[in-house]
Amino acid sequence: MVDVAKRAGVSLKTVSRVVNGSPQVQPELADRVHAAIAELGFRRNHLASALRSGQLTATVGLLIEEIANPFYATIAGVVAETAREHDTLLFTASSEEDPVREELLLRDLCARRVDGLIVVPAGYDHGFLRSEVERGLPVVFLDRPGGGLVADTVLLDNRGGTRAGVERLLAGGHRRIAVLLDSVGVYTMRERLAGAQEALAAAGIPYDPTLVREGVKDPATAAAVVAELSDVDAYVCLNNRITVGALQELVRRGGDAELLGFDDFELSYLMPRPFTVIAYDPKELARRAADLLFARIAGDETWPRTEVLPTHLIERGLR
Amino acid sequence: MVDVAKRAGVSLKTVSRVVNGSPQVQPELADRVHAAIAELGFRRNHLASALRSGQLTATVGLLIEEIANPFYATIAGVVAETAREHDTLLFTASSEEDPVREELLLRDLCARRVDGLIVVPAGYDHGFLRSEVERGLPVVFLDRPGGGLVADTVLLDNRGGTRAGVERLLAGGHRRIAVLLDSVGVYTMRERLAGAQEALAAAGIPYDPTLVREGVKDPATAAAVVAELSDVDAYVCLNNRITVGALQELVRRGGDAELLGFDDFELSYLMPRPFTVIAYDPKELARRAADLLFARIAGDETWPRTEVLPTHLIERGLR
DNA sequence: GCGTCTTGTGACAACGTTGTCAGCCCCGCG
DNA sequence: CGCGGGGCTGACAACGTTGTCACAAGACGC
Repeated sequence: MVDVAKRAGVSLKTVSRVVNGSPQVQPELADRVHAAIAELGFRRNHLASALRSGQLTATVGLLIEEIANPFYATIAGVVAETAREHDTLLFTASSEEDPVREELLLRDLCARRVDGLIVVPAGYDHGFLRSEVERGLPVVFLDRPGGGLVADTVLLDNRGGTRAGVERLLAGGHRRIAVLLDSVGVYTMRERLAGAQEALAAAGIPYDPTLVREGVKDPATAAAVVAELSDVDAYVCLNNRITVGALQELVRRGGDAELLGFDDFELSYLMPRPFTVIAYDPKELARRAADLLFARIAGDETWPRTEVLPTHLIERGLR
Repeated sequence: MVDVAKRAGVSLKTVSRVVNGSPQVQPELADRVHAAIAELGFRRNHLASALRSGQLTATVGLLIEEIANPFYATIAGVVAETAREHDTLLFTASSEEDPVREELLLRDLCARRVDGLIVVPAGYDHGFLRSEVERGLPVVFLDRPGGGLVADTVLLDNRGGTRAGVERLLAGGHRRIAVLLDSVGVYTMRERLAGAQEALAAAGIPYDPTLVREGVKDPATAAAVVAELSDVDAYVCLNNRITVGALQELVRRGGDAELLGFDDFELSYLMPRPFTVIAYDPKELARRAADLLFARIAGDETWPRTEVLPTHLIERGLR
C-alpha cells in the first residue's frame, strides 16, 4: 500500500480510502490510485485489515467428522452456501471422531479468529471453548449436543424417528426384531436405540440381548451379523452404512424379512429389494445451524436455542 | 499478551518467547507466564503472528465446483487430511461452475494470504492470479487445466479411458452406439467425447449425429434420451449422473443393451443390472494435487508439472 | 473582509505479535 | 582483578492496514 501511495503520489491513507470505497476522495486521485494498484498488482491484505479494524474476519469454521462422508458433505455444502451469502469464507476440518484432534482443530480455528463455529461434536467436553464463547464467539452444535458449554444446538428427532419406525414394524405383525448399531458411545446411536427400545417395551416384547448387536462398524460386519441372525422377522439398522451391508446380505439370501434403516442414502430407490428408511432433510439440518450461527454473528443475543428436526418414514427399493 | 505480561510481571517479549516455546526462558518465569495465560484465557492471535513474522499462514484454499457432490467431497477429504498432516487449515469454497464466482472466491482467498491453492477450474482464464503466482503463490489445477497461467496440473486420462471403454463395446460386436454428455463447454466432456470418437472412427463406424446427445444435465433427461433412443446396442454415458438416469430407464425397459459410464459411484455394485464403468481413484487424484501443492509450499521450484492419472474398466451391477 | 463550515487530505498511532539488538548478570580464564 | 563470553531479558520497531485527529483550501454568509 505504501508503494501504491508513492506511485500515485498520494498518502497511504488516501490509498486506504480508495481501497475501501470511501466516497471522500476526488475522482482524479482515485483514478491515479486505481492505476497504481493495477500496475503494481496490489491486493489488500485482509488479515492486516481485520487486525487493525478489530472487525470480523468474515471467516467461519465448520468442524465435522469426515468431509468425504456424503452426509457431512451435504452439510458442508449448505454451510458453505450460507457463508457465501454472507460474504464469508469457510474453514472445513474433520475430527475423524477423535476428541483430541477435535480440540486441536477448534483451538486452531479460534487462533485464526473465526467469527463463529459450527461443530459436530466428537468429544464430550467442550469447556475449552468457554473463554472464547464468553468473549462473544458464537458456537452452534450440530447433530449432537456439545458438552460443558451452553450453546445453540440443532438435532434430529433420533428417538422419535426410530420409535415410529419400529412401531410400524410391530403393526405389521413382526415380533422378532434385531437392532444393529455402531457404538453406544455415540449420542445418535444411544438415542436411536432408546427409541427402538421404547417401542418394543411398549408393545410388551421381552428384552432379548442376543438381538441387539453393538459394534457394527461397517457394511461387511452388518452383512455378517444379518447372516448369523437368520431367524429374525425384521432388522433395524441404526445408520445407513449398516443398512447397506444388511441389504446386501438380504438380497443374497432372499426371503421376506423386513428391513428398517436410519438415514436415507443416494440411489436407495434403485436398491434391488424393498425396505424402509427413517429419513430427514440433512440440508434443513445444516441450514438451521448456519442460519442460527449467522444470526448470532449479526448480533442476536437471545437465549441459546435447541432445535429438533422431525424425521419421517419412506419406502425405498424396487419391488 | 500485554495483559499476560503484566500479570506475570515480565515483558511482552518473554510472553512471546514462552508462547512460541523458545528454550531461552527460565523455567520459573515460564511457569508464571503459563499461569497468567491460563488465568486470563489468553489465546495467541495467529493472524497477527503471521502478519508480523511474514511467515506462512498455515492455510490453503480449495476451490471446487460443489462440495455436496460426492466426487468433490472425496477430493476435499483427501486435501483436508493432507493439509492436517502439514498442520495447515483448509478453506473450502464452491464455484458452482460460475467463472465470476470463481474469480471472486479466488481473490478473496488470496486476500486471506493462503499459502497455496488447489483449483478445479470453472472459467477459462486464470490470468488474474498471475501476479500472485509471480510472487510465489503455488497453484495446482485439478481435474481440468487452468487458463492463462502456467501451473501444476493433475488430470485424468479422460480420452484414453473412454476410448478403451468404447473399444471394448466394439469388440463385443456392438455397432449402434449412442453417446450422452452434459455440455461440450466442459473440458472433461470434450475429452471424453473425443476418446469415444477416436475409437468409433478407428473402427470405421460412420458418424451419426442423432446418436450423440449433448445437454444431458441430469438423470431425468438421461432417462428420457435413453427412452427415445430405443434401437441402440450400447449407451455411453460421459458422467455418473447420466449413467444413473440411463440405468433407471434400462431397468424399467428391460432388454440387453450395453451400458458404459464414465465415473464409478457409490453402491454401483448393487445396481439391479450389469453395466461397465470407466473408473479411477479420485483419492489418488486429490492426493497427487495436494502432495504437489505442499511440495511447492515447502520450496520445490522445479518446472510446473502435468500429471495424468490412468483409468480402468470395471464391471458393475448385479447379474 | 472576516469568521465559520465543509470537503478533502495526510500525519500519526494503533491492532497483536515477533525480529533485532542492547544490556544485564554471572561465570571462567589469564 | 580485569576481561571476554554465554545465557536471559527487555525496549523498540516493524508487519500492512485503518481510526483519529489536525490541517489546508475553498464555499458561504454577513
